[in-house]
Amino acid sequence: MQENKSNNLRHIIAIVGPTASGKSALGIEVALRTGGEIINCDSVQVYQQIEIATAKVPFEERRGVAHHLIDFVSPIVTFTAVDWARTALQTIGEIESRGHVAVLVGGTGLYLRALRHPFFPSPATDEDLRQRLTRIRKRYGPERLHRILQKFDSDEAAKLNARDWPRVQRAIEFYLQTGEKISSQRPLRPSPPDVATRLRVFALNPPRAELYERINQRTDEHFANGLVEEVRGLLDQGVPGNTSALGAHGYRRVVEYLNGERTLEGAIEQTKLDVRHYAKRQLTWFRREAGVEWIEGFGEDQQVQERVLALLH
RNA sequence: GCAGGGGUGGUCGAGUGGUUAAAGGCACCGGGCUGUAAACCCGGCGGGCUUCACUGCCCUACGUAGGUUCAAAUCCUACCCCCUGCA
Repeated sequence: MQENKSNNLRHIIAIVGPTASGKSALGIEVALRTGGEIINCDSVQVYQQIEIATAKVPFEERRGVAHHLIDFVSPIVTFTAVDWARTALQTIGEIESRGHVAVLVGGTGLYLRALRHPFFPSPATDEDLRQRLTRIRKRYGPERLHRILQKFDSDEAAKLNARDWPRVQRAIEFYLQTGEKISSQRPLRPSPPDVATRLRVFALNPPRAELYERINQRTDEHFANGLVEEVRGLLDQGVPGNTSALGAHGYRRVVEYLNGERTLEGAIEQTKLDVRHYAKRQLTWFRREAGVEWIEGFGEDQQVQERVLALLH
């Protein structure tokens, strides 16, 4: 609606908050009014071929605003926070070279943090190694991995709960791949890129009860719109049921249903729970994220949109 | 109508005289999180007061009303409601 204002160029806008809080609607409005382009900051929307339960904004509803880092990764690979940060940084540069404002939209707190506070250097995941460790975990339990880590990096093992297998596993992988203890590498974080200092982070905080109600309804809609068929199609195509993409909310429980591990009713109810729990964790995450400007309400609300726009001027 | 089973905290569900504000699960609330993050982990959870804290105290609570007992969610009596079998 408005021409770019040069003073906006100094800012990179981020719109975060719990799932179903209206981030996308707010993001599009802000992008329209500031001459912005959107960069997706959601760990699931990056994947192609998963659609119904991802809340990706359909092309027709983007109101002409360019969207990046959405729908561009094969669902059989695992896209990581570092992958995202690297790609996002590059995309921000491209957007700004066009004289536009970058608007980050999404609820994956770790991704945003990976951009603001780059992680210490580390080799890419070794999938074979990860599979081997996964096999150990499934056969002997997560405590077994923890005991292994104790031998390699007792400092790290002491800090981690024995059942916190993703971190334990990661620490073992790091040691086996580099010969270094992850605990000793932590302090070696690169300094933040300059975009980090130009970031304005707005977090939506809608009324909790209404948010939960929306999540429940949205989940029912996803199933009514053919989520089960979508998952069945992906599995038939040969997408493994244990990929990151199919671990997303909705997909995960449907895979279990199709494997005969739960009823359809159970899958729906469990999905609602998963998503509500997730929304809560997102709120917790952003609460302690530095420099966040909290906005009460849902992102579709015009008054909320005006409030954010006003803060930008 | 008769026989049998049952009514417990937001919910499911243990508990059959004291060590029970009542196991455990779930919901809900809070916290953590550095290359799988829509992942994963930890804590709280009847109310009020007290201590910096370890703690301590009071009130309310196991369908309802009454009773037995030093002491009851647990035993007895009556009533209400639910389920199953017989008719």
